[in-house]
Amino acid sequence: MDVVRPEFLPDASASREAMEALQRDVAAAAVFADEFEFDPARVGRPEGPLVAGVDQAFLDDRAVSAVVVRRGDEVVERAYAVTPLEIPYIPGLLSFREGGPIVDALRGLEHVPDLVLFDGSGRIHYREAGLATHMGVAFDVPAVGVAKNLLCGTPERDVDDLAEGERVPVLADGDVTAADGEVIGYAVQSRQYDSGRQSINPLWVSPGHRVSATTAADVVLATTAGYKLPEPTRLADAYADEAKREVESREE
DNA sequence: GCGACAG
DNA sequence: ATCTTGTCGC
Repeated sequence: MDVVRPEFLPDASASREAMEALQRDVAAAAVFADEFEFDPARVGRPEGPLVAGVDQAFLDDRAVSAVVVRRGDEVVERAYAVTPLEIPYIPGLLSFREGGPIVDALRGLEHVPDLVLFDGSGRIHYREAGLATHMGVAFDVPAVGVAKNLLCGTPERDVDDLAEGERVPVLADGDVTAADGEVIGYAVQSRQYDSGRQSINPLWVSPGHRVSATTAADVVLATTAGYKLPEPTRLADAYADEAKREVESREE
């Protein structure tokens, strides 16, 4: 797949101010509403849309970015890229650390995904421009952010012990540029123990680009298969680890 | 100044 | 994210 908006590609050598300014431009170009051709009801189904998962593993000063493209439960294509990391992890600026490696893994992908799931936030971000939003806008592809922890925003209610399949809106607050009370994402309980006192934490799902918050939560649940993480993300996670070990053994 | 903070 | 075996609980 190709980069459609190169002017939005993250530049890790930019100043913090320039990075934040670019994020504001990315957020302004982002569409937090359903704007795609495929039938969302067919996500995860045999003849449904191509859904890709992206995740990273790390090797000292390098990132291994892996992508797995699926149609139904079939893996159609896989790809990965190894890139030197240029900056440390800074909350709110994740796309400048991992965006380059991810772009390398995504560009050149033979199949153009109908939807891409990223490990991190989308609109749940101080400037509404998390990793999923940044990448989604650069490639102009429908994108969803799937995070294991909440970066900012406020859950509408308590999210402890939600039942499997349940969701709770995440509202914009003073830390987010969106208007207070705006639904910027959802806590999504993709998996839960049926009984007992142990509880699984929800995923924090938010629209990246060309997807509404509701649809973002829907597709995550539609692609979840017995594990907490949606299948495309889970497979990309495993593939990133596999690629990492491969690179390690190749260099020893 | 203190606290909060995706991966 | 990552360093890491067994272990307790689903």
